[in-house]
Amino acid sequence: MKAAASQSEALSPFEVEVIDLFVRVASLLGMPRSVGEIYGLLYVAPEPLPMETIVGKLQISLGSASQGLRLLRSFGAVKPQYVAGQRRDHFVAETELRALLSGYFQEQVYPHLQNGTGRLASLQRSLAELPPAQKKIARQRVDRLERWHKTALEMLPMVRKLSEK
Amino acid sequence: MKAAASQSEALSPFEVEVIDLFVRVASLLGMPRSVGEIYGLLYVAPEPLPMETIVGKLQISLGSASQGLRLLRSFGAVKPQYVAGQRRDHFVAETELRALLSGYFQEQVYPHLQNGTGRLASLQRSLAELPPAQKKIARQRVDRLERWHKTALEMLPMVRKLSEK
DNA sequence: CAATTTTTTCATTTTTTCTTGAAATGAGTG
DNA sequence: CACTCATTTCAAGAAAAAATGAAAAAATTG
Repeated sequence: MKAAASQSEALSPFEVEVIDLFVRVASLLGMPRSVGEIYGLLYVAPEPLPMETIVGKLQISLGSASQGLRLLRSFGAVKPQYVAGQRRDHFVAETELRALLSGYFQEQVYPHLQNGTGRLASLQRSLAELPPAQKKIARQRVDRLERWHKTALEMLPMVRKLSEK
Repeated sequence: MKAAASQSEALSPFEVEVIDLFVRVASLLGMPRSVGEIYGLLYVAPEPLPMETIVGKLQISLGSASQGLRLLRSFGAVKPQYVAGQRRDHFVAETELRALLSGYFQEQVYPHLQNGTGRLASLQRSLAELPPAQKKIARQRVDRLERWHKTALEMLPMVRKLSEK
């Protein structure tokens, strides 16, 4: 094993364990492994880390790090933080459950529900084209979808509240 | 285009639209496309469908259909239904939101939370091995993870309640 | 209970998704 | 404002996930 220069310092077993946990959470949420790794590393880190350290410790490419950080920033799971006397931006993990959930729903869930509104409208139009024999049952199905959609929209603020603790 | 024999009858635009919607929901939940297709087809269908029809209408392989149905049954999104005078099992979609969410959490979410309990215990052990200088901050991190875990466990029954409507 | 039909399983192939690495862009500094 | 260092972008390659198809198992029926 060479090139110890670029990897800052190896991860401790403790860090590995925490990172592994977040890798699994990421895959549960349908996010790339690297995203879990990055968040996990920042979560255990006692201080803000620059991208170079992330790349070095996790042994991932600059490209992955850049993309992963962008995604994490997009829903507020990671924040850039100014560090005095340092040229590069450093990053910290957001650890407030409420903020994490809220950002995640806002950016990853809500757009789909929004999209659902359009789809339901389109379904109503397709419904009108249907031969009368099928119309009745089809309408029941669409009605149910609309109730689900409504419920989902109502649930968002409630989930946010739940994590207020 | 040949082999019209096996595909029962083509999907109507309305059906296609509903199926497409469920395909997206499936991918949102990290499930294979085919699972969304199958559920979607059963959701629009006015009556229970045998596997052969599912395979024919969706143009998927028997293997996919069998595996997809198994997954869907595993969390109660689809139920086998006896149809008089028919040899094969037929399937219907569960359409109660409450039942769907409950089954999904029970089978797909809860096991991970359960697993989390073990991981946290393991983390506590790794923590003990840490050099004193790092121990304090590491303990804070683990403590926070435990609070998250606790909150998540508390949320399950509440989510179930939400969908009671 | 043998023959037939249906379903499941699983190795292989196909498709999709993720990661990489290098070039382009952007930012900071002397 | 030119030079250096840092970040982003994106095409190509690698890895992971899903679908297929055929063989095995299970169930049904005459």
